[in-house]
Order: sequence, then structure tokens, then C-alpha cells
Amino acid sequence: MEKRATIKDVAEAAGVGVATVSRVLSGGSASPRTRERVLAVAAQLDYRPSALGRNLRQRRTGGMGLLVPDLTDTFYGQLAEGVLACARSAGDPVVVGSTGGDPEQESELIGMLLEQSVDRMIAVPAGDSDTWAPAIRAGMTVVFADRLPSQAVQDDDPGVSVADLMLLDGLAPAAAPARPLDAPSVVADDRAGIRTAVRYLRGLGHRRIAFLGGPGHDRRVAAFREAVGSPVDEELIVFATGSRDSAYAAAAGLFQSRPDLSAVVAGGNVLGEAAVLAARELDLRVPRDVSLVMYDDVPWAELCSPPLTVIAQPGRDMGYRAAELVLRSSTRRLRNVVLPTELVIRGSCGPHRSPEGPR
Amino acid sequence: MEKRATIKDVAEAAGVGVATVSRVLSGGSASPRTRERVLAVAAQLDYRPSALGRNLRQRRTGGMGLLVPDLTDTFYGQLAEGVLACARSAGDPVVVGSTGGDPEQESELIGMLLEQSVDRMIAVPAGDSDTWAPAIRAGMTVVFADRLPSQAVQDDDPGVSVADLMLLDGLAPAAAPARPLDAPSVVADDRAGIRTAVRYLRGLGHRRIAFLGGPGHDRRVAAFREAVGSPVDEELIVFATGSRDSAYAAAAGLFQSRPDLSAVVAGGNVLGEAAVLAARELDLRVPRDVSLVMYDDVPWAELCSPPLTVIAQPGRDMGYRAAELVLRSSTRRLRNVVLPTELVIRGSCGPHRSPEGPR
DNA sequence: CACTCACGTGGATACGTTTTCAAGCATCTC
DNA sequence: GAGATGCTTGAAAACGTATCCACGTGAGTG
Repeated sequence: MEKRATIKDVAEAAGVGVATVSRVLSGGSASPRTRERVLAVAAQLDYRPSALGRNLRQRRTGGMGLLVPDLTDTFYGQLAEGVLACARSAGDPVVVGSTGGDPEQESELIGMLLEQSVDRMIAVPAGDSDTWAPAIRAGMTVVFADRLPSQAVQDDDPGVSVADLMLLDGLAPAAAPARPLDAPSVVADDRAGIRTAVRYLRGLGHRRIAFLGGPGHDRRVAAFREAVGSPVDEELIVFATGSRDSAYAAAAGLFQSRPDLSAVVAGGNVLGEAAVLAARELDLRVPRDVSLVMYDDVPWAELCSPPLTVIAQPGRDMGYRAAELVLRSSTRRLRNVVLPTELVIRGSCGPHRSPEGPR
Repeated sequence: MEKRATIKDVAEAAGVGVATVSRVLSGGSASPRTRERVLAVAAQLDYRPSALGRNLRQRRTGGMGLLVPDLTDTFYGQLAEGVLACARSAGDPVVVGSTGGDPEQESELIGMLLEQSVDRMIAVPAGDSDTWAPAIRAGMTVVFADRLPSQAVQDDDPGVSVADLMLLDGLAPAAAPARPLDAPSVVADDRAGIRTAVRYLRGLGHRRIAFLGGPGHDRRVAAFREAVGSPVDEELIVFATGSRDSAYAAAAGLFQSRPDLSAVVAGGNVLGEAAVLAARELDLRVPRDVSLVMYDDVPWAELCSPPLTVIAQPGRDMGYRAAELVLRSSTRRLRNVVLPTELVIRGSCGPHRSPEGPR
């Protein structure tokens, strides 16, 4: 356990000042002669500049933070891989946190990153804009991926009691009028994806199409509503929390309460998984009894029988692009990237068959 | 973008010295009176100690590193979730790196963590012991998870030419005699898991059982060899690299070259996925034509039809335990944790049927 | 009452780096 | 040849924290 060489050691060994060493290693100007000397000595001492010193000096940690709801969800795994790939090519460390879809945990993790002086992060947000305001106010460059934070409820009338409360932490009540926090983002074209799927199902003759949503699927639900057109049968839109259990419960409940539905689009791969499981449990055959299209393409979608028809979104690319965006945040243009989706038709959708019994 | 308060600000506002503030916040001794004052002021200023200053001062970064081959692999996702859960409860940041199973990338990532002065890490190693020697020599506390680094090839005869080469970086050639680097670890009981699976297949009448292995599956292969007993049909043991393509190729190749096999155990979920795909492509029915048991229990194992019989290993626990181990590294006892596996019988294994055609 | 002892406290230092600033020096121009 | 100009260089000052050490004050004891 030998101790690492410092810049001072290199400077002494090379017979130059520390400033020169720093310059050479940071690509600053130096005479070829000294440059060579310093480089040689540094190599020989196996010197690696300590990120600690540098970070303190420039008052920020290199690299970036990454917040996802759940690494067990294959899609977020893909997204994370994309981020890590980009970061690796830049030589940057990535601090990863899993929020479990819980705004409170998310808030804690943001605080932790703040403490670490991580000033760049990409996030699949769980909380609303109020959760994220502190981070952005603190000067963090935040890029949202996969979805945007929901709009916090506006409290337009800051009563005296509220003001009283705020005095506790010494903040001026009127500081932030809760504007819609503008941050770059990279998301999939949910609207087009859902619309294509719904049209596809429509083309197969399906009329009663259900939507199985999870947290953060607001845009997908909206797109679904728009695609099916009015009147929307509200009972056919059900939500689950993030957990697999909840997803299963929602799917099973949907199938049981509305045996007349003939197709369902699942808002994410966990929901899709739940739908397949619930259908099987209730002896509904796919696609004979019910057609299914799932958001997210994941390797195991092909394993199901029948293989699942999916709305593919480029998870890895999404992560990579987001990381690029957060790194070159100087490029202020081209914010709000929208990635294309693609309907991958496999075998989980079939033509609508009128129910067997009379009606 | 208001700038954060420093310990100095707190000290001034509270009318005490910085040392006192530091003590109070670090849980050191202080009179109740001052403690209260400092705490109040700190809260009011929304002071959060900067990890940068602290890290530099104590010459180490808090938190830990985590190196896995691929976050797209559900098992590593589970493992990562476990690590993150433990770290979160400790309030520690986790720097995650994805090695892609490539020792070179792994080495680079280790270097990056070294640079960050991360002195604790948990890793699913890709490289051999030589890859990890530098990290451990540098004083890192490394806990291996899921598997151990393979033993580097011993070069027992350090010829003069080798010594010459080593002079280049100024290292003494005889420094590290390549001892088997002892680091704590937490792995699954591969031996028992594989043995149980093989016995189960044997009990179903299978005699020609194949093993589909990937990188890092050394212990599983060894266990397989032991379980099937001699003579081992070497053709029935095939390997893939980490990628899904390679896994598919290996599986397809196996099925084609040895149509007489009646069961296969896949060494990991990616291999299992490949086996299902390849079998389907070759019109082999599971379990009618070939029985399949897969290492790793993953949510989608139940989605296949038939649902996959698996050797379940507790991925999340593995990560959690590893993180515990690396955090409380003072507890020198209880290194090398072995977690139990469980054969979860679903529907992918059936009784052996003698081949239809005469033989 | 003097002396000791324990404890609370604050000044000073070190951690390793980047960056500013001024100085040194050689070259170029008038 | 003198002044200006450009380039290279090193000393020094931060960055925010934890910790050593010395100082002062209080209580407790002889």
C-alpha cells in the first residue's frame, strides 16, 4: 500500500514548479523541453492527478449523477448503460442512485449529490417540479430522460400562515413563483408510439382497448386518450404504482372488471409483464382472447409465446444522448430531444373476435 | 443560483470558531449550549458540509465503487439494486461502472476510481488477479461479488528480458510474487445449485446434459463437471462470450451439433434466453424435445411458456451483503460469504423421451 | 487558597490541485 | 542599441474541511 505521488513530488523530481507540472498535464503551454521532462518524470512516478484536489479547487465534482427509478427494470438498465458508455468515453465517473419511484428518496439522493458537489445529472424524475427546483436553483445542470417531472400544484395564494412557516428556514416566500423549470430533456416520441399502436389495434378490429399505466406515464396516457378519441371509457384506463405487485394487481383487476376488453396496451415493460402474467392466470389467451402491445422493447419480449408486439424506444441511445447533453451543456441549442419509436410487430396481437357467448 | 454556505459562514454567524462547528456536525464533544446554537445557525443557513473539503482533508472519497459487466443483464441489475439500497441507507454515493466483461475496460475503470480516491469497491470481476492487484496494492478495500477473479497465469521464470521491460516503469520485478490476492467476497453456492439441477435432470431420466457457460462461470462449469461425473462429454460444454449474439450462436451451435442432447443447463440468464430462442428457431420444443434449467431467477422466467425452471440466486441480497461488507470492513471476520441457491421448478423440464427415430 | 485536572474552545495547518500574477528572458522592431 | 513584445516559468493564493495543539475557564481536591 504505497502512497500515491503528488504533483509536488513530480515537480521536485523534474526540477520545476508545481504550476508547470499542472500546466503540462492539463494541456497548457510549455516549452517542448520541459514538457518532455515533466511527462517522463510523471510516467516514471506513475503519477495520477488526484481528483480530490482538482475538485476542491474548481469547486465541483467531475462526472455526473444518474437517477433512475429501478435498475431491475430492463429499460432503465438500458438507459443506464447508455449513460455509462458516454461517461466512460469521457473518462467521467457516474454516481448512480435508485429512487424506487419515490419522490422522497429522490429528494434525498439529490441532496446527497448536492453535498458531493455533483453539478451535472441526468434523471428519470419521480417527483414533481418542486422536487427539482432546489437542484436547479443550486446551479445543477439537469437533463431529464424518459419523462419530465410533473407540474407541481400551484399554490397561488401564499397565506400568512404559509409565510410564517417559511420564516423558519429563512427563505423569502415569494422567491420562486414555481415557473415550469426549463431543463433539457431527451424522451421518446410517446405520442407517435402510442398512436401507432392504437391505430394498429384499431385496424385489427379492436374497439375496447385498455391502457395500463404506471408512474410517469402521463404523456403516454394523454396520447392514448387522444388516439382513442372521445368518448374515452375511463374504466379502461388503470394505473399501478411502480412495483411489480401493484402492476399485477392493476392488470388482473382490469381483466376481471372488464371482460369485454379485447386489447390492452401496457405503458411499460413491467406493466407488460404483469399483463401477460395476469392474462395467463385468468385463462385469457394471447392474442386469441386479448391482444397486447407493450411499451419498451426488451430482450425477453421475444421469449414470450407468442412473442410480444412492442413499441420500441431506444433506451440506450436515450441514455447516451442525455449524457452527451449534460456534458456539453455549452451547446445550449437542441434541447428537448425527442427520439423515434417503432412498432415492432410480433405475435401478441390478433384480429378482434366477437365474444363467444350471445350478448 | 445562490452559492452554498461554508463552515466559515456558519462559524461567523454563530460566533464560534470553525473547529467548533466541525466538531458539532461530526458528533464530537461540545457544550450543549454551543451545540444548540451551531445547529440552529446551520439549519437556518441551510448549511451542508461540502464533501469536497472533507474528502480532500481525509484523503479519501466516501462511498464506494461498483463494477458490473452489464446493467442490461437483469441479474446485475438486481445486484446493483442491492448495493444501492445499502449505500443509500448509509448516505453514501456509489460510482457505478459497466465493464462489458472486458478486462481492459475494467482496468480503465479501476484507474478512474483510483483517481477519484474511491477506496472501497465491490466488483463482479472480468479480469484476472493481475488486473486487480494494482487496486488492492493501492489500499482499496475490494469485495468481489458473484464470482472471483480468475487466477493469473503464473510466470514462474522471470527471464532477463522481462526484467528489462519492467525497468521501464521503475518497478522492482520481484515485488509481487502473484499470490492469490485475498479479498472478501460474497457469491452464490454455485456448486450446490448446479448439483441440484443436474440431479434433478438425472432424476427425470436425462443422460446427455449440456452446459452453456459464459465468462466468469468457471465455478459453475467445475460444479457441472463434478455433478455429471466422468467421463465428461466435452462437446456438451460450450462457452459464449458476454454478448447476447455470442450466447445465441453458442446455443444454436450446441443444439445443431449435438441433436442427441436432451437437457441443457444455462449458466446465466442471458444464456438461458439464448437457449430458448435457439431452441425455438430450431423447432425444438421445451420441455418435450429438450429440457432447460437456467441459472438466475428473473421476473421474465415466469413469462416464458413454459415458465422456466431456474436455479435462483439472491442477486439483491448479494449486492446488499457485499456493500455491508465493504462498508464495515473493520469486521474482518466472516469474509467469503456464500449465499444459498434454490431450484425453482416450473415447467421447462420434463421426463426424458427416447428419440423418435430408431437408432 | 493554591494547584491540578478535565473540558470546551479557537487558531493554525495540511490535504492536492488549478489559476493568477509578476518576473525573467529571448527575440523582434524601430 | 533601446524599447517593446511574446513566451515560459514559479511563487503564492485560494478551495472547504478535519484535526492538532495550546489556551482559558470551570470545578474539584489537598
